[in-house]
Amino acid sequence: MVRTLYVGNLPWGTKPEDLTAAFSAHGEVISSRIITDRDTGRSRGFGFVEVGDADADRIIEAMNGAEFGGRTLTVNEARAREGAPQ
DNA sequence: GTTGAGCGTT
Repeated sequence: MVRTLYVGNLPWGTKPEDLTAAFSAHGEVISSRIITDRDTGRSRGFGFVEVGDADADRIIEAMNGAEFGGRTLTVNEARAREGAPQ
């Protein structure tokens, strides 16, 4: 099982590997992704991290409000992108 | 070469 986490308030230069490194310290990270602008390709300052279901809660509690790259992260469970609930 | 609340492509 995998849960997707929304990660906001990221520094502009944050890379997916940076998120993986930070989040994997508190639980199992499946994958991570930084959302970039469709036109310019620049970072939008937020991203998503897929984590193990068992660790999702702990990771959110640990990373939400935590400092990352000089900014305070906003971490929460992501909204469903697919119209169908699981 | 910039910006700062938010919820993403196949």
